[in-house]
Amino acid sequence: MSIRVAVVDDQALVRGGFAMVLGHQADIDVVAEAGTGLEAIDVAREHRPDVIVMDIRMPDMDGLEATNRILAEADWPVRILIVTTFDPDEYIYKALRAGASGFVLKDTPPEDLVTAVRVVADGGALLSPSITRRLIGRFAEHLAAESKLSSRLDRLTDREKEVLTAIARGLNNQEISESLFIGAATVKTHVSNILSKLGIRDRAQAVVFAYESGLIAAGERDLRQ
Amino acid sequence: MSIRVAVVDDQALVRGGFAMVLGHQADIDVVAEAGTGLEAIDVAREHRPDVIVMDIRMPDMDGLEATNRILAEADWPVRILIVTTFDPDEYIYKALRAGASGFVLKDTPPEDLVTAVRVVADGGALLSPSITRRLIGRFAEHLAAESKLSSRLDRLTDREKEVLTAIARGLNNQEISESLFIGAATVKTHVSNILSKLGIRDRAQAVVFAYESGLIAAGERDLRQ
DNA sequence: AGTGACATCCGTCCCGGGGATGATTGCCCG
DNA sequence: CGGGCAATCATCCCCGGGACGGATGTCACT
Repeated sequence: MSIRVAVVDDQALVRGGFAMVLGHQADIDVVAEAGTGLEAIDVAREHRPDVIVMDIRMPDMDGLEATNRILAEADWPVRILIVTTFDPDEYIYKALRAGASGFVLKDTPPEDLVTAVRVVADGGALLSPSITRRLIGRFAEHLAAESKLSSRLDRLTDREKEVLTAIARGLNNQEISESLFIGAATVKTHVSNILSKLGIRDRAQAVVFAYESGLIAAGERDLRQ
Repeated sequence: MSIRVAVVDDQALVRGGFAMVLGHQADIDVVAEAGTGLEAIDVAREHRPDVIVMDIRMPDMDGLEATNRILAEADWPVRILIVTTFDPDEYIYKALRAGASGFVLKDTPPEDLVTAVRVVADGGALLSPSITRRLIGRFAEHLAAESKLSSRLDRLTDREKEVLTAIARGLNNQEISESLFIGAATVKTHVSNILSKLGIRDRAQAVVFAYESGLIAAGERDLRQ
């Protein structure tokens, strides 16, 4: 069964080129085309393609917003591959957040576009090498900063790390004492030692340290109440 | 000029297979092979390859540690492509942190391995589709959690966001008043309003909220002192 | 056995952070 | 023009957080 693809780009020439390249593959059918974000939504509703190849810069509604809308209302498995000339970080993050499965630049060779379509249709994800590189770079940089700070974490005892973790969850001394089954005064001592060892002033800075050092990663906590 | 590659894997058969596949390409020379992490370091020093195709699970020293050491001492541009059977998150993050330029699974077709070598040699980066997918998934999940909380952030005025940012940098009321050129009493008012609007108790929880909502991202701060 | 070093625990003292309330100014908007 | 809101500052109160001292127990080393 071949992959049903919709191509969305406001430039007819580019759109036609993509459709031509993809349509010539035995396992790919280009079932629809659209020139704006709004058209893309209509086309998606009507043809229910497996993959949508989507440009970002378009009149009416840009590709990221269209991606958002389509994925929000889609009741069938549709995957979106963003294809664009520009690659500022901002776009990439928005695209990933919108739920795109891939992000390739227009300067990639045609056969790579075909490969990308197959990959996302298969449930995988794919980014252009340069983008992957930047993403990894950010990641590694971030992890490096963490390890620099986490060396200071080694000065803490196990108990103190437990207390620091509790602090970083927003607990006060009373709550910490209950969760660790020790006296409130003891918690205060631990806190004081932590502040002293880390060279910081108060528990608010301790929370900052916990996040920056990677002891706690954003997203691990839940703020339900 | 062809790409000079070293292949590191403890299983001779796998190593041989990789070397065979890569060596048959016109633009790739396999200049060395190694069966352990320690050997990999020696081989790298001696042959100074452009790309090292590295397994993770090996005797003596695993591929991630070897990657660390090689990149730490290398005085020439060497890129490392991790090739492994396993793909737990832990490995991936360690690999990216170690500075690997790519991470592909052994179940990818041979031609993709060749492509991966070319991509990293060219300065790009590349992850297996399933890994990319997971990375994006984590990313998107994280961003979604942020947006859920950042809706609460909208209740804050611009000034209050400034104050919250300052809190999230570990400043106390006095320091905030100085950095914003307002009175200490005003800062206290802002802080009280922030806590009230966000439904939290103290400034430590405010720091937690700032990180979890994405107002502050770990890595943006520096803790120099 | 002695003697540090250290982790864990607790009591006491004091100041800053946080709650409550009120007031003033300036701005935008119907 | 009058009401709503943001931003600013002041005053009072008080409780939690942080500094300090001291206690116990447990190692390791001699």
